[in-house]
Amino acid sequence: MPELPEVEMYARYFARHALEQTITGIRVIDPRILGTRTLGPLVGRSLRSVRRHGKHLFADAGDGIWLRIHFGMTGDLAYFEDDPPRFARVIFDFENGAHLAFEDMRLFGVVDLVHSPDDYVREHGLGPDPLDPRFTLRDFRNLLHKRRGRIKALLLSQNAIAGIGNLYADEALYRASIDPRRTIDRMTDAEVKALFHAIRGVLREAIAFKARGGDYPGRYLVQHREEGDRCPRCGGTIRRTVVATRTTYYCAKHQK
DNA sequence: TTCCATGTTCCGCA
DNA sequence: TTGCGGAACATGGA
Repeated sequence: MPELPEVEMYARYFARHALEQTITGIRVIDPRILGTRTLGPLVGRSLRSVRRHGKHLFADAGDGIWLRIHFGMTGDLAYFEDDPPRFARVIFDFENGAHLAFEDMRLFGVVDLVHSPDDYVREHGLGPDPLDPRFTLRDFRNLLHKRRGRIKALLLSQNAIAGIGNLYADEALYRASIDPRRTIDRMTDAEVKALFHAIRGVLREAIAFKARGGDYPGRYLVQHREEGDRCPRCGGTIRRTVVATRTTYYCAKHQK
């Protein structure tokens, strides 16, 4: 379930359980989860801090060694003392006897080492993180300038903005009252502004109630992802369609 | 058994 | 060059 808010939760979880402890061993249960490098250099080191950019988590092991985790579609973290979780793919052993598992049923995730988060972001052309305070409405406007195609496709493009996935793209467009199929060149400046604030609002709120351990409020579209459901905001009909090859839900009445 | 899934990448085509 | 549709990856749940 990992989009930006979920990865933010993982980053906090990682910070609570995995920092400032010497890694005494690493068990790669399924090597298909590895990226370009093996994880050996981490043994004997400890991780001192965690960062997130979009859907990527980075942990600093010092000397230009950073752990990078991407959660794919079903990635998750589990700190445990006894039995590892069913789909554990990599297990980090700590000197206190506890362990951290990266679990990932569908194996779309990646556990890798990189030299620096900034270099990684640059080399892979990742767009700005929408919750970065340096990301402004002006940046968002520039991003849309002279781009074609559907607005939802742009929101999903990690090279444009990093961190938004299928659920939050729908959620932000729903809040901004914009039809996901709308092309970028037909958006007004007021709509661009509304969408910018909707993106940040939705992501921030999602982090807040996840941190509280709660669920999405009923006014969120995500609670109504079913063809024919009622829009909690205007009473319109929720429709299902496909945009950018992804299942898309929207309110046929107030999203234009 | 069939369809679907909160992600990413690659390929061919327009 | 940009964008899009489709396929592939791997696996379980409804």
